[in-house]
Amino acid sequence: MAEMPPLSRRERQVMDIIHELGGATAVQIRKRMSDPPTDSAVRSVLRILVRKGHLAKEYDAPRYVYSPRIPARAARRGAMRHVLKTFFGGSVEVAVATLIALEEGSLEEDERERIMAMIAKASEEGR
Amino acid sequence: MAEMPPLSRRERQVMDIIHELGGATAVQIRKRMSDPPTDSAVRSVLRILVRKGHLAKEYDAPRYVYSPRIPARAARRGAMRHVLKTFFGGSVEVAVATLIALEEGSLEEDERERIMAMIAKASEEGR
DNA sequence: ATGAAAGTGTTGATTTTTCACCGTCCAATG
DNA sequence: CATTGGACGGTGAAAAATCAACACTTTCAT
Repeated sequence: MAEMPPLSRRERQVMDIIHELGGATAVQIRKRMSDPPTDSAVRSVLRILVRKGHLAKEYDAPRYVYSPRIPARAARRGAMRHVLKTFFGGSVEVAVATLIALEEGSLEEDERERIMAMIAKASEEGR
Repeated sequence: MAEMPPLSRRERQVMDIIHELGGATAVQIRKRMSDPPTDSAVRSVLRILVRKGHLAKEYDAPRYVYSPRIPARAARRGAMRHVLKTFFGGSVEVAVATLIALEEGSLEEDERERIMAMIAKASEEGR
């Protein structure tokens, strides 16, 4: 289950786009790329990612839809764990601060409340 | 100032290690690698990263110390912004939830309080 | 049913990346 | 001094990644 060899540049770029969309077709992916190579080039990467086991290919409508083999929840956790370790020295506090500061300007009132509630709840369970 | 071409695999691996440590020597970096290539190979990557402008080289003691050209604060924000967009659809709420859940079970009581306070303060300022 | 349009996969060539060999420099040791 | 060992970087070759051309198939509108 280990995804041993880290992804190459293009591979990562494509995976990111797919993660962002949840699932996507070759054309959709290509459109999202800032420096789009040929259509066939994109497909080559896609094929490689499928072979490596990172993507699942499903014949939806009249085309294939590629989606992450790893459930979104796990992918999110993994990604977050990585930046937490790499850029925040493991400090959840600083990480949360940065996250909140990202919300250009203000944090919606209700969102703020939900977050507070969530934290309160989390700390309860953890004891 | 744009760091146009994304980093290659090794380059990213090295950058991550340096970010994690704040700054490091070639030997330190190599030790942290799971699949360490030759010492000179590491130096090659380092040299490339310096040339590309990602790293600064400073002759500390009897050796060179490499450190990120981009201030930690900016790097953190950038990294967080990226995962927020890619894996969380921009939802700060879900991101914070994941972050907190990472702290397996225990979130220190005082840390919890500081986070709560921080959020409260942030939402005040944003209005 | 026919042609155009869209989707796909293969192949092989080009470009990038990755890496180790090797020579230099310097500092500490004997 | 001479020697040894660590740190360093240049170079070119091997390996991997990237990509476009091409050929084939499917879909769809006419």
